[in-house]
Amino acid sequence: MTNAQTEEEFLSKYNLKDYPSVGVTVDLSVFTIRDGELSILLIERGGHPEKGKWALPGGFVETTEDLFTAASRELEEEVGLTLDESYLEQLQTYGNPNRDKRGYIVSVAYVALVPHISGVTAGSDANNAHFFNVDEVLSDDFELAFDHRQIITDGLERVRAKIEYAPIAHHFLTDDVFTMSELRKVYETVWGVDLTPSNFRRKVQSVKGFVETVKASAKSNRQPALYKAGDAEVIYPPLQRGGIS
Amino acid sequence: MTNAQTEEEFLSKYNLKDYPSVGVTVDLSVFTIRDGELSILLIERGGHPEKGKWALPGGFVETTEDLFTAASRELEEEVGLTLDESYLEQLQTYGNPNRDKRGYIVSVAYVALVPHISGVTAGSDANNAHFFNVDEVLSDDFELAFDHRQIITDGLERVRAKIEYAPIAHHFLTDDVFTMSELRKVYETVWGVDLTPSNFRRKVQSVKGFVETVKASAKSNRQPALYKAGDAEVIYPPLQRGGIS
DNA sequence: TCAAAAGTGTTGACTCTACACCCATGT
DNA sequence: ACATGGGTGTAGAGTCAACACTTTTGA
Repeated sequence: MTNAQTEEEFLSKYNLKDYPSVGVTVDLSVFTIRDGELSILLIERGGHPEKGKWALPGGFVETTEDLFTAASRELEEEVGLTLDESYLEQLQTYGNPNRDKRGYIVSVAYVALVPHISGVTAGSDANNAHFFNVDEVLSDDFELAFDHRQIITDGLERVRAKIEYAPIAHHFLTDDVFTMSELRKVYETVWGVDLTPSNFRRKVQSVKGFVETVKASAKSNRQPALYKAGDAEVIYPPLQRGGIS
Repeated sequence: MTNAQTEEEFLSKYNLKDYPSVGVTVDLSVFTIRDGELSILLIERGGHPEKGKWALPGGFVETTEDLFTAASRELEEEVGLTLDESYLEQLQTYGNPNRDKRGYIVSVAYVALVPHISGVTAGSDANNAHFFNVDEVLSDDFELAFDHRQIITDGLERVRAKIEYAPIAHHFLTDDVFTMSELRKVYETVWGVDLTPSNFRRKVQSVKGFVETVKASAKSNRQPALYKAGDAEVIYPPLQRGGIS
């Protein structure tokens, strides 16, 4: 218990003026492909609200940093990956007044695509951090903290939709050079479909700037050609979900 | 100046616990079509920060309401339109620490599409409310408050992209029955292109659930056929920006 | 030598654009 | 009657899915 003070001192201390103040967190849906399965990083909550449940990594934004900066800081703290090695974009903001028992806490959700890494560093207020199969996480009997089921559902749909028209799928790959099969398997895993290899390659190569050939194959197979990401910012015309019939 | 109190009372009063508190606003990009021009609602700021500049309508969220609810409340307060008469979706959240001189204030931006209405009710802290041509607003010599130029730019791109694949263009129209020409003119105005009437109609009608015929034309023209929005949630395959070559 | 994976070629179905053309009505 | 705008028909270009086929190497 502290001493008595004037309201003005508190307003200054908490950076309050004439508007209501709320808590703002960033929460990350960190997707990766692990053993051919689309997976997401969850952290077992160690702190009070929702203690013991699995939750998205994240934390409160500091009032000196941009939201994107806060998200990339969390990514580095909780996953140990820098922006160079991953992809990060804002998803949506969630602000139902009942979503957090501590009060009115708004969550700015981000989606990250990262290559699979074995060692995940658990955050300070977390007991445990682990990658889970996404389908498993979204099944009915998997208990998630807060409204994180909704955030994950939205994030998954964003990823599935966005790789259609944005060249970001390669962020799932460990190396920055890759084969056409590796790239195709990313799409097959994320969409949960089979794609015809020949048509996939043709489509990818027909989009200017999607991939660049690094090393041609030794005439053909068993030493497959290597590619790296090109400089295109959009895939046009987009790839199509759905796969073979 | 108030009396001395304990910190706990303040923490309770301001709903603070062990996390930093920030201000959260919702800001609306309200688009309409006025005299064949894509227009956006701006309000001349009457209050302190950025006083006299034009800004997006919006305000602080109350800690008892959902973000979407806050946005629709602002829409009703500042434009006088209900959700039934308009379209509202979350755009993105902006949280640069320097974006507002009052402190760390995060803005959750929404985009609204509304039919053109003549009387716009100015909010309490506003001198003046007015619809402006979007191109004029985004020209270099138009002074906007905060980071609202960026928000408007992002909102405009969202609208231009979204009408390709979501059946929301009809929210720009005053009546809920409309002619094919009226719908086409919405697309032409938003995209700033000319579209071939015949192909546009064929495309629209080929998408199941995009529009329903309300009244067939009196065999053909001068009493054009009337349509209303169908029950489709997406336009697939999407319409294409670009128009005639 | 055979299986597996890379990569090419081809065909039929579908789609889109451009443009010609027809139709009905208000003036 | 004719200009105007709604609406239909169609030919050519392009795209896509499916699938057969060739090539190369590891086992």
